[in-house]
Amino acid sequence: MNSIQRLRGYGLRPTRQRILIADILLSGPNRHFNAETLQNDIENSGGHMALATIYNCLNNFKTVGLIKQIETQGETAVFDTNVKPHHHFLNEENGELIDIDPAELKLKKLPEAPDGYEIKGFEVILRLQKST
Amino acid sequence: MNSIQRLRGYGLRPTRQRILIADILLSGPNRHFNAETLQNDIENSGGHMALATIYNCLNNFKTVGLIKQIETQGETAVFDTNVKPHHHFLNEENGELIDIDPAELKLKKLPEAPDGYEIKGFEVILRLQKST
DNA sequence: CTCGTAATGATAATCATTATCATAAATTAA
DNA sequence: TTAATTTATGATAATGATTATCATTACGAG
Repeated sequence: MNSIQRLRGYGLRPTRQRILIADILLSGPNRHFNAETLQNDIENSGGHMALATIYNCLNNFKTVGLIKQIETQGETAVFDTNVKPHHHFLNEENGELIDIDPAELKLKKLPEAPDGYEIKGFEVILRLQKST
Repeated sequence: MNSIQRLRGYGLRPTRQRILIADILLSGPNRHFNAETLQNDIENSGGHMALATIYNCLNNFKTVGLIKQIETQGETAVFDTNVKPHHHFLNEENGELIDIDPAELKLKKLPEAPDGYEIKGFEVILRLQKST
């Protein structure tokens, strides 16, 4: 399925910019990225896009579920093309994220959500430091 | 133990400002807060403190382990006076955090850290939405 | 008490993200 | 296809949380 069909399937107009971003993000293996690294990728592929447009596209993609945003306390928003439930190692030295194989981490028990709420999703972040 | 002794025990000079913040944060029950809500608390108790000083103090407290910072993707840094390992519900409507009783959530299995690294800590965030 | 060092705080700087809004592009209707 | 309508783009400004600057003040070892 090409990017145009894919965007349409998610209810997004296949504009030139969205197609380019989809081509870059969703063709290869899963990746972590932010608005700036994506802009670099666009420039390196000979293209150009305003940061505002990149943020617009990423937020659109996030809203429809093409990508997801990862919980971090860093200074920049990190996105992930892997929208399947999975978890991350966070290397606190450089902010790098590493996927954790879902088979490697299991929750024994989930708590009950408070009344009137339900659990929409969850994410585990394991913080790493250099071993001594 | 009063705040002055407590600060000294963590290697922090007990300045007037740090004592005030420690009195507010560490006397009552555990709480979630950010720089702005803390500044409000200070004003409401008749005091005053520059935001820069509040950030300095919070970062100092965090470095020595008096408080910890919580992973979120919201726009403001959220701190927690509860430094024991525990997890949170995140109400995405308003950013509110709710502690999860550690007994309510257990991990069955932790993955191996990559070579040269060790797991420093981990945190689970369960995102809530209003149930339908 | 005095001196050296660290902390404070008013303010400016930073920087990621969002808002603005005129222009351009995509879609729909005719 | 063309016209009309809606939505997206993007250059730029605005926002807002956090950090940097640095002169002044406070702490504490001796």
